[in-house]
Amino acid sequence: MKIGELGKRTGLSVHTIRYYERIGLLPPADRDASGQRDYDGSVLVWIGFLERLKTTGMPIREMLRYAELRTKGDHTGPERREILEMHRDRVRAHLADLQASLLVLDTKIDTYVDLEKRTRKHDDTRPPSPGNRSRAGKQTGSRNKIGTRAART
Amino acid sequence: MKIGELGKRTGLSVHTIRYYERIGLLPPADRDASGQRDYDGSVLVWIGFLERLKTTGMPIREMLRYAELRTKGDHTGPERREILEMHRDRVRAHLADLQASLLVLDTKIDTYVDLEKRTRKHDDTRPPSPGNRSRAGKQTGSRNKIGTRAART
DNA sequence: CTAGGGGTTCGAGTGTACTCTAAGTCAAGA
DNA sequence: TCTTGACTTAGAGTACACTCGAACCCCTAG
Repeated sequence: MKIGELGKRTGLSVHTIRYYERIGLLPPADRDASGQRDYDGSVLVWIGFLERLKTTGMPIREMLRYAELRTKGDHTGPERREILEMHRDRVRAHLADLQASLLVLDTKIDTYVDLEKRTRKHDDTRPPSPGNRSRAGKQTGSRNKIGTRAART
Repeated sequence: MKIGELGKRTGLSVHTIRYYERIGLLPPADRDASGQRDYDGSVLVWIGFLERLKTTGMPIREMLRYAELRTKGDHTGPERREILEMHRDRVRAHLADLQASLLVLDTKIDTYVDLEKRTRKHDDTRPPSPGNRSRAGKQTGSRNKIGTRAART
């Protein structure tokens, strides 16, 4: 597989792929007769894993450390596991943070919805809410009852 | 409250606070007799909300849009609600992504753990795992049974 | 044989969100 | 009075993760 093909399959630009190789995130690619990079399928798995690490917010420096250990062989397993465990804990914390923030958002949105309802009550000549075409449908009424009263920030 | 005090209370540096004011995230602060910024408590609520938006990954440009609407008065409520709803949907999607990635991490960690177990079986002179002092304790055995077999990336 | 579409390298440029420096003003305590 | 420390501004610098440009090489189809 040439670099362009790999780019298409992974969604990375060829620039990014070469950049990853340059900094050491990807192992130096095999070359074909004319010196061009020639990838085999296994790199797809590795890139997929890197993308997981990226979406979970691992900085490149830490991915590099992991990649470096990987090339050093099986005996680095325990240290790699440690990196992943530390990262997992961070991800779990961030997840909890996001969930809490989601509640805040829901509550605030409900405040706005209530406000609009009340406004329409005092002015029923107004058409049934221009901004209310249910967007992506799901869980529109999701008020996670906790306080329901958001501070008027 | 002076800017230094506000910094201490919010965890923002005074640089950052002035930066936020400069770009419009914070309303122009009231000034005391000698022209220094003098905040009242309400700004704490607003900054708290901004921090929620930030942890959930809202870019500053969008926060700016929201802040701008806020200063324009109550009639901008519906548009503010729309911004928050769109953002909420993105956060929900990101959350799902994180959760999936967490499973991958757990699975991979388990692979390493299994590997180490097997290694110790073949070499029981080795002390009971140097990297195994249970870090922060919680959920150490959390294998989210799905495949249990991670690809050897 | 030539145009097009790949490939190569090195190094510079971009966007985001701060983060800090420089040079100065001002108020209160020793 | 002098020092200390907090404040002011404009603007430069930083870290991260790409992203692109320039200048070049090489293979294949028309």
